[in-house]
Amino acid sequence: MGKGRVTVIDIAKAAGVSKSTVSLVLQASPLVNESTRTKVNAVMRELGYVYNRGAANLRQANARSKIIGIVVNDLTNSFFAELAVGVDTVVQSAGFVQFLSNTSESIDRQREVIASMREHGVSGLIISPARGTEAVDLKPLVMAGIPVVLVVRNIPGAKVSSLVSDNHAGTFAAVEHLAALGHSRIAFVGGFPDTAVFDERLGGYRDAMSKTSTGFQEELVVSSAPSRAGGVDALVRAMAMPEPPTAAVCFNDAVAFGVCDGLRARRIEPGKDFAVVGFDDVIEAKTTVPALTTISVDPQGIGQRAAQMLLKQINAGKPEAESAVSSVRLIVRESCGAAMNKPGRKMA
Amino acid sequence: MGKGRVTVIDIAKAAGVSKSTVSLVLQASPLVNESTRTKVNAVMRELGYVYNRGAANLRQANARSKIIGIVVNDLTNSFFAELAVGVDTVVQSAGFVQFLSNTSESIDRQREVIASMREHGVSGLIISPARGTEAVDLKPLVMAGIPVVLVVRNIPGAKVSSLVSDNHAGTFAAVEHLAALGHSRIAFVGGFPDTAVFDERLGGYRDAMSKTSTGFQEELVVSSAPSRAGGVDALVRAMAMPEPPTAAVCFNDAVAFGVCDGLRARRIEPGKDFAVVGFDDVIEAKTTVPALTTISVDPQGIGQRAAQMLLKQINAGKPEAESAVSSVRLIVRESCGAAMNKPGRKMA
DNA sequence: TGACAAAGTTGGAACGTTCCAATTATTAAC
DNA sequence: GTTAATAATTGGAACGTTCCAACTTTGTCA
Repeated sequence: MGKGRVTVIDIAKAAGVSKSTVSLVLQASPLVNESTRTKVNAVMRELGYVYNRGAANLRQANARSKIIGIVVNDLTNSFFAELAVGVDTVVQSAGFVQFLSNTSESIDRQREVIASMREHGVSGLIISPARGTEAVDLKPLVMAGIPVVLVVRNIPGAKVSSLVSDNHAGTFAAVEHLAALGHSRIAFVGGFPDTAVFDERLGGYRDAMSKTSTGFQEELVVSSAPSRAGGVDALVRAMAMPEPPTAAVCFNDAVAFGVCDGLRARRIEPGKDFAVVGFDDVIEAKTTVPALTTISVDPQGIGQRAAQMLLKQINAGKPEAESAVSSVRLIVRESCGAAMNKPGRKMA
Repeated sequence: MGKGRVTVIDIAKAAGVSKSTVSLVLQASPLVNESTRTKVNAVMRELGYVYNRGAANLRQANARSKIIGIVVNDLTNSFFAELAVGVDTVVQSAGFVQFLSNTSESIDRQREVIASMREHGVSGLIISPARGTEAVDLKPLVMAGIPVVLVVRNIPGAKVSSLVSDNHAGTFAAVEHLAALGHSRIAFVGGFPDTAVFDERLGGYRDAMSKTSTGFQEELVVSSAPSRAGGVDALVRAMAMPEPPTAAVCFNDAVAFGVCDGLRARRIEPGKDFAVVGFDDVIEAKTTVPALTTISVDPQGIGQRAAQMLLKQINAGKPEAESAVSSVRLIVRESCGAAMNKPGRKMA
C-alpha cells in the first residue's frame, strides 16, 4: 500500500472493464450503463483512487485546468483577505480551486508568481496589481489568451477586464453628507498622490466641494501614507492651518483611524467636535469607538463579482474584456456626528 | 500566435538540437555545453516558452510537484492571513508555490479542499484544521505518504507533525503580570470551552491563579464566541457579578478588543480603570488605542517555521512526524495599565 | 595507430489521462 | 430473419515532459 499510485488502469482491471470506460465514469458521462458505473465507483473507493489532474489536462490542451489564480498586493491588509474569501466562495462552488499568492507590493515577486501560475496552467487570474505594474507586464497573459480580471487598481492600456469601486461617487457622497451637516471646511486627508485610486477619490471630493458655497480649495488637500500612522501625521499638518478644518474625508479607513487617534491626542473628540469619514468599511469600522462613518465597498462582494466575471470569460471561448464599477454606499455611523441620539453616548 | 502551446520540441527544432538536450537545459544540468545552453535559452525567450509542470511531474512519479497546500479555518481572521504570508515567504524562496484555501470552519469544505489539493499532486500540506476535525480525516493523507504539518490546533492521535503555540505559558505569564500590578479579581474571558486551545489557555490561567492569595475561582471564567462581538457579550456578564473583576485575560485579541468596546460603553477606561490582556498579538494590537497588552505568538513566524518543518519532511524521504511548541512572550503595552508614564495620556 | 575515456548529445519509452473511431451487444422495425 | 438503429464498450494514439541507454565526437595516452 502507498507504493505505486493507483491509476485508471488498475481500476479497469479490478472492475473487469476497459480504461476508457473508467474514464467515462470519471467524467460522469451518460453513455455508461448504470450498473457498470456503480461497480466502477465501488472499486475506486475500495482501492483509494486519486484523480490525476496533471495527466488529464495534459491531454485536453484546449480546456485548461480547474485552477484559478489570485494574486494580491498585501494579504496582511484585511481588505484583501476578505476579497480572497469572496473569490473563494464562488470559485469553489464552480468546481475550481484557488491558488493564492501575495506580492507584498513587489513587482519582481509578482512576475515570479504569475509565471509560476502559468506553469501550473491556471484557467484565469484575478489580480490586484502591485504598485507600479504596467500594461506591458500583463501582455504575455493576454497574448496567451488567459482571462484576467484586475481588481481594486486598474491599469490603463491593459486589454483585460477590471472591477474597481466607484471611488468618485464615494467621496462625492461623503462631502455632500458633511455639507448637509453644516460643515464648510472639509479636508481631504491621506493617500499617495501618484495613484489612480487617489486621483479618483480626490476627484469626487473636488467635484462635490465645487458645488458648495465655499468651493474647492487646494490647501484642504493633505496627502500622506495610506496608513494609520499616515493619518496621524496628516492631521497634525491639517490642524496647523490658520483656519483648520472641522471635518475630514479620509483616503481610507486606516487613515481615518489615524485621524481619530490624532484628534484624541489633542483632546478633540471625533464624532463630536470634529467629523471623520473613512473609505472601505473594513471589518473593524463598525465595532470601533466611535463607530466609523465610511464608504462601504464590501470586499467580499467585490471578490465574488470578480470571480463571476472571470468564470464568464473562461466559459466563453474568447476572453472579452469588460470594465465594471462596483457601486459604493455611505454608511452613517458615529464618527461624523450625525447619530447624536445614540444611547450610551452623550453629545453636547 | 497564441495558437498551439510552444513545447520543448518546438524549441529543439528551432535551436537545432534534440528535445532531450532542451530538457537538460531546463533542469540546469551540468552535462550540456555552455554554448548550446545559451542558444537554447535564447530561443526559449524568443518563442515565449512556458514550462508545463503538469507534464513534467507526470513523468517523475517519485518527486512530486512543487506545490504546497495550506488550508486555514478562517482567512478573515488576520491571524491566519499573516500565517499564510509567513508560509509564503519561505515556500516561495524554496521554489514552491502556495495553494491556499479557506474552510470557514466547515469540515465538509475541508474534505473537498484537501481532496482537490491531492488531485493536483501537492507535495505537502499545512493545515489549521476546522473545528471538529478528527484523526481519521487525516488518515488518507498519511497513508499516501503526504507530509502534513498541523498548526494552531493539534489533533490527538493523528500521526502527523504539529506546531502549536505555548498556550499554557502565555496565559500563565499574563496572570502573573496582572497579579504583580496588584489585581486579584482577574477574569478569564472568551473562547469556546470544547476546544483544545481553550483548555490549554484556561489551564495556564488556572495554574497561575492557584498560586495567588485568592486562588482559582470557577465563576471568574466567562466563555463566549472567540470574536469581538463575543468579547462585548462576555464583559456584560462579567460585570454583572456581585463582585466584578478588575482585570481580564482574554482568549484572543479579538475578544480583548470586544472587552475594550464593552468597557467604554459603560464609561470605564481600559488600561486605566480596568486591565485587559489579549492573546495572539495581531497587527492592530500595537496601533489601537489603548495599545493592547497581549501574548505575542508571531503568526508570520509560526507560518515560516511550519513551512520549514514541512520542507524538511518533503526533502527527507520518510515523513517523520515531529511535534513542536512555539514559544510566546508577553508584550506589555497600555491596556493593562502598566505603562502609566506614557506621554499624551494622563492617568489617575 | 589503436584503445580508451570523457564530454556532449540523442531517440525512444514511459507517466496517467482523454479523445476518436471502431467494435460488439441489444433492441426495434419491417 | 434480416437490417437498421441505438446503447455500451473498447483499443490505440496523443498530450509535453523526463529518464535511460546508446551513440558520436573529441582528446589523451601508450
